[in-house]
Amino acid sequence: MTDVETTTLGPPSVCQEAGAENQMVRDLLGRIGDKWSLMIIGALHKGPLRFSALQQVVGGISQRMLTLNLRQLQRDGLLTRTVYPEVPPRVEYELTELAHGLLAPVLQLVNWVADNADLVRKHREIYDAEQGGTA
Amino acid sequence: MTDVETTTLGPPSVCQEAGAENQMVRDLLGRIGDKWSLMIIGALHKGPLRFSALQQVVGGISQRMLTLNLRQLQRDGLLTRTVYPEVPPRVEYELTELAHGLLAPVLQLVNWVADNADLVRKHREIYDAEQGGTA
DNA sequence: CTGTATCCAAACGGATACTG
DNA sequence: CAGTATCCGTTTGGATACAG
Repeated sequence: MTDVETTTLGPPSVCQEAGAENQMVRDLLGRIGDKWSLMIIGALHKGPLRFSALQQVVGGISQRMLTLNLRQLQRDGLLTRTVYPEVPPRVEYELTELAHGLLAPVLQLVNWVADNADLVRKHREIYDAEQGGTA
Repeated sequence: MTDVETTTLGPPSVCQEAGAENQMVRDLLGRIGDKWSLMIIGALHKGPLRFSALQQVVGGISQRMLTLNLRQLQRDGLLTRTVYPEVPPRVEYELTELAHGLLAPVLQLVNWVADNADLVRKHREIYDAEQGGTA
């Protein structure tokens, strides 16, 4: 057991305020916290990638969803879209400075999930077993 | 400039494996990265909260969604549900040890969103304006 | 207070076909 | 290559009513 008071996160941003400000936060969290958005941001952490490469790295995302998500992120100012006027069209996506502040937590989150996926799977089995045969 | 074409991700955990393992990661990311899950975890960072309190702190979530999300998180082993056999039923939810590793990135993420919500809103306005009047 | 169950509309999201 | 448009099944999620 440790502290039950102030934690390591100083900013009073996550307090129990429930105003219009919080509405925006909820909305944004729904967009950025989105499954695909997290993976896209994670995939671009090293540098720019083109459309097809992005689709491969993310894995399992349809063309449609990738396009839609990229547009949203671009609109939110989190990534730039650069079109190279070449014969075979080439488009590269890159994180903006704004997105870089987001990079650390997102990467940690993705890594945590990757590291603990198996453990979570175990917990699910236990939970499901308890619901079915015990209790 | 180094080679950046169709390369894979560097980090140990976010490999390019497109197998069942990565499928699980995507799935989990979709659940934990969920709008409500992030807010619930963020809301519980200080300590246990009961159902109604949780609903207030999160704000804007329906009873149904709160219940469903709590069950999911419980199933994943991220929080515990304690029922106090009192006359007016009281149920408290608390993060597990497992969830604590998730706490840092989630809190950072939520705080980033809260801090930059306004900036993102501005980017959206700019983007929308460009689509309508320029190009 | 803390849920569960049902109804139902809206959004999500894949598959496919087509374009520049 | 990098999209856009459409169809259409699946899922999400609020509202409401009811129960322990």
